Amino acid sequence: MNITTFNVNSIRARLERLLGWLDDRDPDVVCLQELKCTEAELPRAELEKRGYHVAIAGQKSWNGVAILSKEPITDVEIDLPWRGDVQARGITGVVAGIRIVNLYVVNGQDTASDKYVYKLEWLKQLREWVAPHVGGPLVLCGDFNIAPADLDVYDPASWHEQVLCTTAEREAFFGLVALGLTDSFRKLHPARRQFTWWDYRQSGFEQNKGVRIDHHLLSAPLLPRLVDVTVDLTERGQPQASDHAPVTLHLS
DNA sequence: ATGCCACACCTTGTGTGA
Repeated sequence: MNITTFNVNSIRARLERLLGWLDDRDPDVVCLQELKCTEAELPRAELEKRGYHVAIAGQKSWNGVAILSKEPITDVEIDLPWRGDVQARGITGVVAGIRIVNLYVVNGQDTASDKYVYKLEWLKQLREWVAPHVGGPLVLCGDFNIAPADLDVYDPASWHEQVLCTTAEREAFFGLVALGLTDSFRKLHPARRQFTWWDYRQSGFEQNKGVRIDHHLLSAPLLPRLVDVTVDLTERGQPQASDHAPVTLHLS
């Protein structure tokens, strides 16, 4: 079984690319972020035609997350990390006995912004939401907008205490890990400098100036099934690609 | 310090992203 997390940066602007990618890779489960559309605007028929069940938390213009799955999705919730959060940044469902949580964590803009305050609060609430679930098979994945360590950025000096890399954000990330979760990529590849996002500007991808911010955190019951985590650089290198690459967790 | 790029929007510049 494989589970991909993919920030598509607008599903409507990216639809032909996304459908081609689905046709090529035929993934089991795909967690999409930054749909930038409402549920009514989602091209649901194109996805269902390819055999996917679809669960979505949509919103006009911004944010928006969805889970696509070849197997049925049950126990869907969209009111996370808390009921009443007006931004559509989280969705969860159960697929083949695994609880999948798909997140689009707040970016935060810069540390002086109200958005940064909201990011830290959002992460605090997320930790409380996740805590009761870590005893079972759980995959917490998505665009975390956090580079957990200096190994996860191309130029740590220039990123020092910048948003995505601040001490508070990293503490929030490792606070999730401390619940009993594992950063699956880093466990498999402890010293590999592998990015998942590259700036569109100044040929960021061609120069491999990126950051690793898209993650799969696994609960202990799933660790024996961890096989690999792969980053789809081919997709990121295509014309009209998202600025994030798809990242795929492979489970036995 | 700014723009560099890409996206959405009751667009023709502005806000946002990371």
